Amino acid sequence: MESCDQTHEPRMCDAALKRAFTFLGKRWNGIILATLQAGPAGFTELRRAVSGISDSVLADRLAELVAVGLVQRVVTEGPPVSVHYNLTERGRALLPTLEELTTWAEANLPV
Amino acid sequence: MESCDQTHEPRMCDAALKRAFTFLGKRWNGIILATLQAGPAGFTELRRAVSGISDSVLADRLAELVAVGLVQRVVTEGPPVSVHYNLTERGRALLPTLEELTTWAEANLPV
DNA sequence: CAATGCTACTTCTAAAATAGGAGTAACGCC
DNA sequence: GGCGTTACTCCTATTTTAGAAGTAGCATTG
Repeated sequence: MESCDQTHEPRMCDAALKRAFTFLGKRWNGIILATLQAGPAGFTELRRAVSGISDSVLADRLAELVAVGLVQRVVTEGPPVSVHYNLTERGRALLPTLEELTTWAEANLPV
Repeated sequence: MESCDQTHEPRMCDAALKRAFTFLGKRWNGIILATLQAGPAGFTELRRAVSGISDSVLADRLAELVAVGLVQRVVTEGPPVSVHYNLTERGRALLPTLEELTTWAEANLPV
């Protein structure tokens, strides 16, 4: 990747911020993470909480968040088998930033 | 809005956070805002800085950010006419959060 | 014990968003 | 006058997202 050439760079390229927006820059991911702040939730519970999301996209997003290690998928063997999703430590570490974002939005984004 | 019913709400719905992710949850918007941190920039300068974005989407995003009042489009009458984009006060107010996000990503997202 | 409902998905198709390139108009440079 | 730059718009192709339907396992109801 030659995109981060420092020899005469006119503007910085925040590699870390770009990584963050790889998933935060997709619809629903931020909301899913914030929803999980309230504790573990199952698929249906999440679908209800994140109103407007479709099953297929929620499944996709959860898989993605699990893949990057922000969310944990926990299966409790039954019967009945139950599945729930949980924030990992890395995921929880993002919560203060999301709260700051909420505060900013309250002050700066009109309803 | 009946989506924020508190009578037996299983999970909160951060209306403000949702508003924030209306545009942050779209590809490029976060990066554009962070790029503008370094000062005003013209269209071509932004396209170069935000590597990977296409002309049509950059134009779209800028119009969106101008519409929500986070970015200002300033035309300097010439000739030659020149255009540059600038963060508004509201947009600048978001920068500390973006920095925190960067710090989080550096610590929590593998390269 | 069959009918219905819930959970946690997957699969399909349609609609929307994004990418990539070409085109345009105004101006500067040589 | 020919070429380059800026700041876009427009068009088409690919990718993403939405929305509905289907599936498999288990529990509840009558």
